[in-house]
Formats: sequence, structure tokens, C-alpha cells
Amino acid sequence: MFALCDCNNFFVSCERVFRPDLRDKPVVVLSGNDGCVVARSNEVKQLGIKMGVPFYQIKPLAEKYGIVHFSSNFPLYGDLSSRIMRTLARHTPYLEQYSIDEAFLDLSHLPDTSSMHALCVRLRADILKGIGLPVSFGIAPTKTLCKVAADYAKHYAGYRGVCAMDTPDKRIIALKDYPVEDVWGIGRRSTAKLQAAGITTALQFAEHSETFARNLLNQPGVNTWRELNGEACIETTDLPEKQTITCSRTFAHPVTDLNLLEQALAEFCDNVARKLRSQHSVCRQMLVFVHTSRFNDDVRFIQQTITFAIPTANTQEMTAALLRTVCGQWRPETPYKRAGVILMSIESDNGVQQALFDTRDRERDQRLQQALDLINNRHGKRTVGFTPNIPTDKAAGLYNIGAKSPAYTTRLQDIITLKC
DNA sequence: TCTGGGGTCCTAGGACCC
DNA sequence: TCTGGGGTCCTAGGACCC
Repeated sequence: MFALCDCNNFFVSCERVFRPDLRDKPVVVLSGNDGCVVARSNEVKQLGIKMGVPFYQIKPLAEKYGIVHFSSNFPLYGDLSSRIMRTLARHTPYLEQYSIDEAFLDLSHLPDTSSMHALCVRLRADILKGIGLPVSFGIAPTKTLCKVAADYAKHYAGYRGVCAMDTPDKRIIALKDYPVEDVWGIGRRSTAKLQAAGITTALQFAEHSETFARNLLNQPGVNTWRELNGEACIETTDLPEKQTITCSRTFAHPVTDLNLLEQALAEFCDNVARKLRSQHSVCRQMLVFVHTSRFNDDVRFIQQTITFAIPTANTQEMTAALLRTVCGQWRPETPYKRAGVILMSIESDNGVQQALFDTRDRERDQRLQQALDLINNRHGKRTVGFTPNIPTDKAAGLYNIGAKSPAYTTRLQDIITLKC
């Protein structure tokens, strides 16, 4: 048996931890560049505002109903997430973090479902009291069924946040009223195919044959079908190293200044290289892209994959290669709106194959990199580096982050003061 | 005017091997 | 005119997730 722990309206709930005045108010959190709605409070959901809508499209509604909006604040969400994960990890032999706000707990060490239920009830109360975040639990024999159970736990007050789907009867009752498009792993395309075949509920899908599932939706569909029928087949995997690492941003206004673009890209490169080193990996390939607005007809692109003869995680080497590439292809008067860096062909950093005609002193590079990491970890990102930081007067206008809350739990200056 | 960011897995088809 | 059989690896694109 597994349990899924799922945070309710996660980003919004994080903002409310330090803004209790917003507890019953409609609140949204926006994506990068304040573009789209990526988290909604229940009050906002009730207004019919959908996940992912561009914020400007609902601005009239937001004003009418006094919806409070926040720019996304990932240092805050990441920190509160890790507090939840640490709490959960203390009570299971195996915790699989699935996303920033979800984790599966292996409960097979417990003797029966009533003790599983009791544990989840206790964890839910602990997390609410100790961290301030509301969570829901779904208990079931497969992960896909856990998702269904957690959904019921979240939406029906009678469960008080914990729903156990521990008998075949309960499974059938739950799936009977569950829309097939809400099943984990069934997206837009698959929903259309299923509906064309007359299937609208999860139970109808589960009661067709495995061959039917395979013919219509291939292997991923078969996995979902088996899981709905109580056969666990989505593997529990040890946290693997990332296969790709990305950093990309949309700019508030088109960037035509090459210097500014270079400084932004150098920062992205810094971010991905740091993540790469933190998982003890190196990369063989790096994709850099810069393009104009994707909502215009004539999208203009710079896109180039850079291959390193010797896999690397060295910021200096990577930044230099990236800037050479972009300088060579940059065109004046082009309104670049978005840029990013993607690391690929990632492998472990031990036993990297050296090259016979290598001209870099890699041992020295590495010692320098370690020294810089040490300084930056202690004094803040980009305290020292190889490229100039973006001047503060220009940085302010580069991204829309006007409605960002303080980093309450990760910056000394932002810690709140209580007046008793 | 404005419309995000970061991932994974699967499949089909091409290139190549003996 | 006719021109096998069996395999691996890589890549681009599709579908899905939060």
C-alpha cells in the first residue's frame, strides 16, 4: 500500500502562511514574468478561473472580486516543501518525492489499513500545526489510485483530508463517478480518443480489456489501465540524477541590448552549472536559445547546441562557449523576448574520459571553481563570478516580479518581526 | 500591450552493423 | 525481373506531468 501526500493549492498556501490576513480571500500566484495563473485559492476556483490562463485576460475579474496576486517566489515554496518532505520521511522507510508539493509514502511496513489511516491523520495535523500548510492524503494499493483517493480527500469534507481506498468495493464506487480525463496519465489527446469510444468514467475504462487499452493508448495507457485495476506497475524509483537541466526566462520587454542579453544568459548558465555540480554530474552538450515572441508570426531564433569534447561542469568554460555562440548569431534591432540554456548528455563526474590534446588545466579549473562555490554559498549567489552582474537599474526592468513576497524563510533580512 | 518554466517516458523511423 | 534476416543505437516529436 502507498499513500500520496498532496498539498492543497500549494503556492497560494505558502503565501498565506506569512499572510494570515489572506486566509479567506481570493488569491492567485502567477508564473514567471507574471504571465499566467499557476495556483489558485478555492475562492478563485469557484469564480471559474482556470489553471494556466494568462493573467491579463482575467484582470477585470481580478479587480471586481479583489483577487490578490503574487509573482512566484520559488525560494519560499522550495523551503516549505523540503520541510514537509523531511516530516514525511521520518515516518516511512521509503519516500518518493514526485513534485514540489507531492510525495508517495511506502506504507507496507504497517500491519493494516487502520494504522495507515491513523498515521496519515497524525501527519496531516503535524504538518498543519508545525509548518502551516494544509495537505491531503490518499491511501491505495497503486499510485494512480492514490491520486484518485487524494482527490476525494481534498474535495469532500467528510474525509477530513484522508481517504483510504483499501477494498475492491471502495475502488469501484470511487472510479464509477470519476471522470476519465481526471485520471493521472490521461491527458487531452487520450481523453478525446476515449470519449470517441464512448468512455467517460475511470470505471468504464478499467472494465475494458487490456488489449483495448493497448490498441488505443499504447504502453502508457496499459500501465494506467493496470493501475486502475489495482495492479501496481508504476515503479518506485530512487531519485535519479536529472537527465536535462534547464534555466529559461521570458523578459518583461523585448531585449535589444546585446550586453544585457549576455549578462542574462551568463546568469542562466551560472544557475544550471551550479545545479549540475550539486548532483555531481558533468554535461557533454549545452543548448542555448534566444527568440522573439512566440505569439508573432515571424518568430526569429538563435538556437545552437554546443558540444564539449570533454564533459564539463565548469561555469567559466560553459559561459565562454555560450557567449561566443550568441555573439556570433545575434542580430541588432531584433526584439528578443525569451532566452534559455538547457544542459543535455549529463553523466556522472567520476571517471570522466580525458582527451589527449586537451589544452585546459582541468585540475586548476576545478580548484578555482570550488573556491568560488564556497564564497558564493556563504555570501550569496554571484558574489564572485566570471561575468559582470546585471546593473541594478536594468535588472529591475528585465523581469516582471513586482508582486513577489519576501523570502521569509531563506533570507536573514526578510525574517518577520513579531510585536508582542 | 500582456499569454511560464521545468521535467519524464515512449515510439517510429533512420542509420548502421554483421 | 530478381535483391534476407536480425539486431542496436540515436533522434525527433508526441504525450504527459506539476
